[in-house]
Parts: sequence; C-alpha cells; structure tokens
Amino acid sequence: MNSAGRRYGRAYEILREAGLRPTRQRLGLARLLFENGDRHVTAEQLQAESTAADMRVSLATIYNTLNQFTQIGLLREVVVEPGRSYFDTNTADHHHFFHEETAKLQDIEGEAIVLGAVPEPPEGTSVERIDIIVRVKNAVN
Amino acid sequence: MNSAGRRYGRAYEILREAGLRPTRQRLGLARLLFENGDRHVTAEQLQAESTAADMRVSLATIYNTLNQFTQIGLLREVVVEPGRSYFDTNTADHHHFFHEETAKLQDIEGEAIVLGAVPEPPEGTSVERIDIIVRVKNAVN
DNA sequence: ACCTGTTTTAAAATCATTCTAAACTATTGA
DNA sequence: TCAATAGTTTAGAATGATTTTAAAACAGGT
Ligand SMILES: [Mn+2]
Ligand SMILES: [Mn+2]
Ligand SMILES: [Zn+2]
Ligand SMILES: [Zn+2]
Repeated sequence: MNSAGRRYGRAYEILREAGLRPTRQRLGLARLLFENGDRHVTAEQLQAESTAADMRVSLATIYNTLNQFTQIGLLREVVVEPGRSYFDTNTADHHHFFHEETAKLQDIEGEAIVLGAVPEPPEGTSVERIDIIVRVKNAVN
Repeated sequence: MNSAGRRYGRAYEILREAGLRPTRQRLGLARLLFENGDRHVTAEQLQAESTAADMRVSLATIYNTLNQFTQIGLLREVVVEPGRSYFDTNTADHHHFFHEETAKLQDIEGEAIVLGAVPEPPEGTSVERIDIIVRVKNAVN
C-alpha cells in the first residue's frame, strides 16, 4: 500500500476491490460518506461537505461517484421527493421516516416496522425490492 | 345546469364543488382522468391522451390542473422515480407495485399488503402518510 | 353585450442531473 | 524513472421535468 493507501485507510481498499481507481476525489468522498456512520445525502449536500473539508470536487464527479458507488452496492438510492435523489450509506434492508418539513430521511430501526402480508407479485414478475416511506411532519399539538 | 354541465356530467359537479371554474380544459382532463377507472398518469401521458381525444391543452395547464386536483384531494401524487411524478386517481388508502421495466404503477389490492408493526413516529412528529412501493421486474425464469 | 377576475398559453426560467470533449492523472511495463 | 495508455475529472453545454411570467382568452355575473 502506498502513501495514499495509508492516508485514506478503509476507503482505499474498498475502491481497489471494486476496480475503481482510488483517486483523490473518490477517496475523499468515500471518507465523507463512510466514516461518519449511517447517512442520507443528496449530491449537493455532499458537495457542500467536500467544500467544507477543503476538497474541490465538481458536481459532475459527485454524481459520477454516487452513481458508481450505488452500482457496486456501497450506496442505495432512495426516492422520496420528485426531483431530488438521496443516497443512503446503509445498504442493509431497512425503511425510512421522511420528515416533510426538513426534507430529511431517518432509518426505521429493524423490528419497528414489519410487513404482515407480503403481496404476491403480478404474473410473470418478481419482487426486486420493497420501499416503505413513513412521511412525518411536526406534530400540531 | 347549462349545456356544458349536461355534456360533461359528473366532472362538472366535482369542479363546481371545489370552487374551480369548469373550463373546457379542466372538464376535458377530469373526464380523461375520472371516467376510466383507477389510473396512474404522468403529465406527459395525460397530454398525449388529450391530444388523442382532439383536445388541445398546454402542458402548463396539465400541470396546473394536476396540481389543483391533487390539492383538493381528487388526485394523489406518487413518487417512485427521480425526475417524474405520477398522479393517482385512486385516493383511497392503498399501496403500489412499480414495474421497473415498463415504468407503470399498479394498485395493490386491499388486504394483499398489511403492516404488522407500524413504527412509532419520532418525538414531536406525527405520521402524515405511509407509502409502500413493491418494485417488480419481469421474472427471469 | 360588457366588466372583471380567472384561466390558459407560449415562451422563458429553473433545477436536478447527465453529457461532451478536453485536460489531467493513476497505473503499468519498458 | 518514464513514457504510453486507459481511466478520471471538469467546465460548460445539454436535457428533461416542472414552474413561472405576462399577455391573450374566457367564464360568470351584470
Ligand atoms: Mn441514477
Ligand atoms: Mn407538486
Ligand atoms: Zn436509510
Ligand atoms: Zn394507486
């Protein structure tokens, strides 16, 4: 492992294994994404964080990277609002609260939500994935 | 009821009750939407149908109308793909299959899907709505 | 028929995302 | 070490869905 490898730790290995060149940009973004617990970010949010961390990364690269990471299973795309995509660092099977006021996603913990009856998919189709979004807003009270 | 009223039937009443002027465009769109059973349409699909029915309606009006109908509870917006919104004429509580290959929505019938455990919403929030999307693709077989 | 506020519309604007093609860089193997 | 090569990044243009603008058309009431 070279100096970049030592400096960037786990991210370096992940990229090598995926056959993606460990570039400065990808390493930096991987670090922001994966060294801070479970996260749900939009492309713009991630760019803001990069900037805050003194990394200059173009939006095009942010999108490329988010899409590549999604493709190789490091991220998962979540659609809750027309026009904006969220990328989720938690790739385990789970569902979400969506806070309509703040436009933030939050994981629903394991057992808190359970599908009683899973529907039979239509003739000739198979279930790819099930997404449950619980939309919440600030209680009126 | 005037001649428009007679010609457009139920749609006319719906609009009057909602306080929206029963214009030619709104009546025509209401007819396409509500006189053909449960439907899931995008703005562009609806415009194509209008054209096929020899009604010239601008896309801006299609959007205005879909949004107004959604606002007054005649439609419900369903988000399944980034970048495109579907409008659902079935406003009852229900969930969806989404066919990834054809980009079509299909209602899941009443009892076919059941939430075993409904999660407690986070402190200070209340549940606005729960959306379940079962994404299916053509079975490999 | 006329007035007035509403609606429709073409066209421009917006916003997220993708594409293009040129500059840059990581990797490899002399 | 270095050049060659393929992969990557980027600014800027393009795209596509949706919204906005402002002007023309229209509906409902008089
Ligand atoms: Mn994508
Ligand atoms: Mn809307
Ligand atoms: Zn999540
Ligand atoms: Zn439906």
